[in-house]
Amino acid sequence: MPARRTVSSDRGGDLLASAARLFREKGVRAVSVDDIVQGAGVAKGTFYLYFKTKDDLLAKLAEAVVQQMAQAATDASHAEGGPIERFVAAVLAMQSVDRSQQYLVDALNHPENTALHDLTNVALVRQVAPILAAIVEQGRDDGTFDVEDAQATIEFLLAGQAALLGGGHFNWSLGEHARRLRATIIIIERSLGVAAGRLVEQFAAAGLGGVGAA
Amino acid sequence: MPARRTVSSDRGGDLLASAARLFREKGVRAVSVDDIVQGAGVAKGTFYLYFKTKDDLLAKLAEAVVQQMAQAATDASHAEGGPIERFVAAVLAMQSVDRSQQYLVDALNHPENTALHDLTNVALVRQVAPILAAIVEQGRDDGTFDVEDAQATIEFLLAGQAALLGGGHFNWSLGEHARRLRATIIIIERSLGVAAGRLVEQFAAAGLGGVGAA
DNA sequence: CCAATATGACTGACGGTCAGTCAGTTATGC
DNA sequence: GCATAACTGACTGACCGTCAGTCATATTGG
Repeated sequence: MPARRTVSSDRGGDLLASAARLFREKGVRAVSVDDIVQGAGVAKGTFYLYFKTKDDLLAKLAEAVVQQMAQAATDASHAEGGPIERFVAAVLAMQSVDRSQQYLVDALNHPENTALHDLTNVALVRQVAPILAAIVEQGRDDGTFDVEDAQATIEFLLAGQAALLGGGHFNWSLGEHARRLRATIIIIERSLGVAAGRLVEQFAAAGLGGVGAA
Repeated sequence: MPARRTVSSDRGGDLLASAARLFREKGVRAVSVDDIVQGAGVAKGTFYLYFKTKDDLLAKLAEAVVQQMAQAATDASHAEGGPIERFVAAVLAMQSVDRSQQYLVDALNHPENTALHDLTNVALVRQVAPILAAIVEQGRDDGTFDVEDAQATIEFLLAGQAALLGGGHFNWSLGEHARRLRATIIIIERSLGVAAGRLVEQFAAAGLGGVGAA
């Protein structure tokens, strides 16, 4: 048992990984700090060296997911193509983070993890909305988009999508989910003043799946 | 201390009222079941005669608020006037429940009461969306509204509004809130295919305040 | 080059709190 | 008076967060 950390040990990361795994399996409520530290192979006290409270770990977990999504969206927003193409690419890029970070996102979407899901949504709106809003504002000049307040509009769309389609709050059947997804894309189209059908096409071409991420 | 309830005693109601009051003052997490029963003047065991768990009480509280909102919206939806007027009236009626049930709604909007807020939003979407959707569908025939899937669209709008404007998740300043509110009304207009400016006018005339309720 | 000393990451037993239980008590209807 | 339902509150187990102590490593002085 080394007291000084051995080379390349990462207690904080170990704890986050352990927590994400357990949260996914049993839900936040059912997982104790004792469970998390046991899973990470460290003592209880160590947990409190890296996190102020259990809630603090939740916040850091949410932050980590959203950070990645924001990065992916930013990268995509600088890609080639017109405003619509870049907007769609940014949204799809956020989804791809979902897939590569399945641990975190599964934990996030566990039906019981309301608090974690909410934290993520708030962080998502705060961090990602400006990125998408920038694309929309660029496309406003050439008439691709027509919207008064791009930032606030994107915020609403992100929040609505996350609340209605994300998480396990409503457990839609496959058909019910598809119906809400289609309605969501149309709402996005109309809210941003995009030509009717343009976004539905783009998302359908990209293999749809889901519009937002969390 | 009567064992058999005296005439017109309502332990369940007493407990709900006590809980709502305390939740509003200190937040759900900081209020123990012991606090609630002390506030209601009953023993701990009595609590568990009326509620399965603390979470069960939360769910019943959310249900109570939404029930009232749904009733108010239904009444308003049968009022006189065109589809737009009745739609706006229904939304405003939900808000008036806010005011008359301030205890419950304040408890609901306490920044810490994430779980309670989410429960309410889900119940709100499930119960109120059909009512508003019915109004919209009636107004679709005469061209007042133009929307493909009224139910799913209303669901999105309710969910988005509740997530972005309700609760204390984002604490918007007054100015920030007003900006999101305006964006929200425009999104509703466009999503439902209402003539531009029509809803903004109506809500402004009614004294705006806030679009949704929770 | 080797003690002696300092450092701080790590430990885990412990205090306090709280949700939920249950054996027992009290009043009421019959 | 007795059966029954409403009610009581002490108790249990679990869990969060603390803190005094430990020990491998780093640093310093001889």
